[in-house]
Amino acid sequence: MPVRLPKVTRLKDVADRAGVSTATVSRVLNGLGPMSDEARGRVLKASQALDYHPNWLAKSLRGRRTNTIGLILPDIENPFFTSLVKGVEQAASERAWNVILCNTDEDFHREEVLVRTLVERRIDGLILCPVAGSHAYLMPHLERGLALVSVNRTLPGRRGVPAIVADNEQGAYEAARHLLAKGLRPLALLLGTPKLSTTEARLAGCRRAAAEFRLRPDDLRVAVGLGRMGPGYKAALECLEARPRPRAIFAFNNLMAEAALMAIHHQGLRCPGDVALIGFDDFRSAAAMTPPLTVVEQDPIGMGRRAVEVLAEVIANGRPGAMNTKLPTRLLLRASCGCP
Amino acid sequence: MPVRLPKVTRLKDVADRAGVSTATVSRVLNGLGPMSDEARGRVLKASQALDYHPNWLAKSLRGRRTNTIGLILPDIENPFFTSLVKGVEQAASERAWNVILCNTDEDFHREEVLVRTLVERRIDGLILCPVAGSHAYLMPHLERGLALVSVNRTLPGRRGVPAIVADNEQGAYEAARHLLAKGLRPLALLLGTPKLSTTEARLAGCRRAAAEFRLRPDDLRVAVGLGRMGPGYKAALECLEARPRPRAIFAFNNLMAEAALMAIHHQGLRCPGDVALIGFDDFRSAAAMTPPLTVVEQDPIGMGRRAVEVLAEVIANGRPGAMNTKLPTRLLLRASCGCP
DNA sequence: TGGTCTTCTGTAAAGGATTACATTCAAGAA
DNA sequence: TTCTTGAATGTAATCCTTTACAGAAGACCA
Repeated sequence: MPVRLPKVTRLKDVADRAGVSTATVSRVLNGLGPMSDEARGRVLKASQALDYHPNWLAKSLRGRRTNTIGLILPDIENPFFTSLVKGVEQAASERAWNVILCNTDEDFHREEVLVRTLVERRIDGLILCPVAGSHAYLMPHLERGLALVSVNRTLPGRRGVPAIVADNEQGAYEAARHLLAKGLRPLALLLGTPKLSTTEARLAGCRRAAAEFRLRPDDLRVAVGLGRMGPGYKAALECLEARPRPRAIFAFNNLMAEAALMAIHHQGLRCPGDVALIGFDDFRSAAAMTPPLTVVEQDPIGMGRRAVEVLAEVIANGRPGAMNTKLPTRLLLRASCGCP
Repeated sequence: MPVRLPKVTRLKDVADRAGVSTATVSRVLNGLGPMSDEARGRVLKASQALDYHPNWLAKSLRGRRTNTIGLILPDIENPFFTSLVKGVEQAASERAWNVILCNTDEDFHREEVLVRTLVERRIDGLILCPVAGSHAYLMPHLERGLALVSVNRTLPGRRGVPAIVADNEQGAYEAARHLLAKGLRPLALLLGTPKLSTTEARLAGCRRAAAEFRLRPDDLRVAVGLGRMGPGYKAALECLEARPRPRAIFAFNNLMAEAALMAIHHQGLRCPGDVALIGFDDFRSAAAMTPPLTVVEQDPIGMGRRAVEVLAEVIANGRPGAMNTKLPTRLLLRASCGCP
C-alpha cells in the first residue's frame, strides 16, 4: 500500500525558525498572554514563510472542543430539510463551527448508529430530527453530557431535550379553518409519516377547526400517505374516488401536496374548481405549479438557525435558555385553495 | 463561564480495570497482534462494563487519518446538489466516512476560506464543485498532497484534478436537436450562471445541433438568467416579448426551467402549444408541473457516489483511476416539449 | 542444563497543540 | 546596593491513542 506523506509544518517548525519556544509561538498565534513586539514579529514572519496551519486535531484533543456539530436528518432530499440544513450551516459558520451532516432515511437503527459515531467523534453538540420511536438509547449519551437539541419534531416523552418546532397545531388549524370557512366539505386530510409529533399536532389542529365548524364525522376524511410519493399518490387517488368526493384536500407536507396535485390532474379534475388544495411547507416549486399552491409557510432556515443558537446555549451553560421554541407559521395564499 | 466535564472513560480506564496495559487493550480492541484468550476476555468485559468508546481525535492524530471528507457545494438548496449530497453521503457511510458539508453560495472568497478550514481539519480528501474563477489558490494545497476531486463542474485549466461530470455537451445537443427536429424556431436558450464549465458545454452542444440544422443566426437566441430566480424570470419574460416570439425554450438548469414556465404562464401563453420547454436536470417537482416538464435527466446521486469512489482511489493511491468521468444523460420526455 | 524460538505483554515514544508553573531579566523603590 | 515587581519566555505535563521495541516466560531441541 503506497503511503502519502503530506509533511506539513508544525508549531515546532515555526518555533525553530523564529528562534523561540513553542509556547511563545502558541501565545502569539492565539493572541494570549504577554509578548514582546519583537517576538511577535519574528513568529508571524516565520509562520507566514512556512505557511503554517495549526493542526486542528491536536488543538481539539488538547482543548476538548472540536467546534464541530452533528446534524442528523431523516431525508436530506426534502426541500424543507434542505433549507433547514442551510440555516444550520449559516449559523454554524458564523460561529466558525463545522457541520457533519447525516441522513437516516427514517430508519431507526441507522439513527442510533449515527449518534454513536458522532459522539465518538467528540462533536460539541448534536441537532437531531428524530425518527418515530422510543429513543431510549439516547439516555446514556445524555447522562454523559451530550449537548442535544431536537428540531422540527419533538422527542416523545423525553424531558430535558430542548425542541425547536413550528407551531404545527395552529398552522394546521388555520389552513383547515380557511377551507371550511369556504364551505368546502368533505375535507380530506392527506397525512405524511404517521406517529410523528408533527403529524399528530397538525391532525389536532384540524380537529380543532372541525369541532369549531361542527363538522359531521364523515365530512372529515383521513388518508395516510406514509411520507412517500408512491403511497401518497395512491392515497390521494383513493380519496378522490370516494363518494361524495372531497371538495378540499389538506396535505400534511410538501411531498403529499405534490402527490395530491398530480392525482387531481390525472383524475381530470380541476384545482381549485373541483377540489381545493392546501399544502404544509412552502417550497421553491410551489409557486411554479398550476395552480400555484397555497401552503402553510414555515421558516426552515430560521428553524435551523434557531437550533444552532439553542445548541450554543446548551454547550455553553449546560442547559438551554428555553425548553421549547415554537416558531409561528403563516398561511400563504395562492390560487390552489380557491382564492383569486 | 461554567464548564461541562463529560468525564468519559479512556483506554487507560479499561486497562486498569482489566489489569493489563494500554497496549494490550488497544491490540485487543483493534484485533491486531497476538493475544491470549484470557487477556482478550478480560479486556472485552472491562470495555463493555465501562461502555468505552475510543476517542476519535486521539486516534486520528496518531493514525494520520480522519476518515472525514469535505464536500463544498455552491448551493445546497438546489435539488440537484441535494441529491448529489445524498449520493456522497451514501457512499461515504459505506466506507465509515463522515462528510463535512459546506456551502459557498457561488462566492469565490468563501470557497477559498472553506478549503483552508477543511485542510486544517485534516480531512482525508475533498469533493469540490468549484465556483467560476481561476482557483490558483488551490496550488499550494495540491502540492502538499490534498486529495481533491471536482464534481459536476471542471476546474478551469487545472490538470491533475480528476473531474466527475455529466456529459453536458451531448445532453444539451440531444435536447436542442429534439426541439429543432420538430421545426420549432426561433429557439431560445436560457443560461444559468455564466462562465461555468457546465454552461459552456451545454452551449456548445446547442451550437452543434444548430449547425446540424443550419439554423439562421437570429433563430438561436441566448438569454442569461444568472442562476437565480429573479433574473431568470426576467430574462425569460424578455425572451417571450421579443418578436418573432421563440417557439421553444431550452433552460439550462432546473431553476431556470421553473422561471421559464412561470413566465410562459404569466404571459398567458400555453405550453407546449405556444412555447415548448425543456429543462436540464430532473427534479422531484418536474413531473408535478403543468405540463409535466421534459428534461435532460442527470444522475446526481450516481455522480455523488462516483465522486466518493474516485476520491477513495486518490486517497489510497495518490492518483485516480481515470482523470475524467463523464456520466451519460438521458432526454426524459414528458409533455412540455410537445410530445404526447 | 543451556540456548533458541515463540508467544505474549509491558514501557515509552510518538502525534501536535495548549498551558500551569518556573525562570530570567530589567526597571523601580527603599 | 538590595529587594520587589512585573513582563517575557521557556520547560514540561497534558489531552488519548497506537506501535516500535524490549522483556518475560514457556516450549522445544541438542
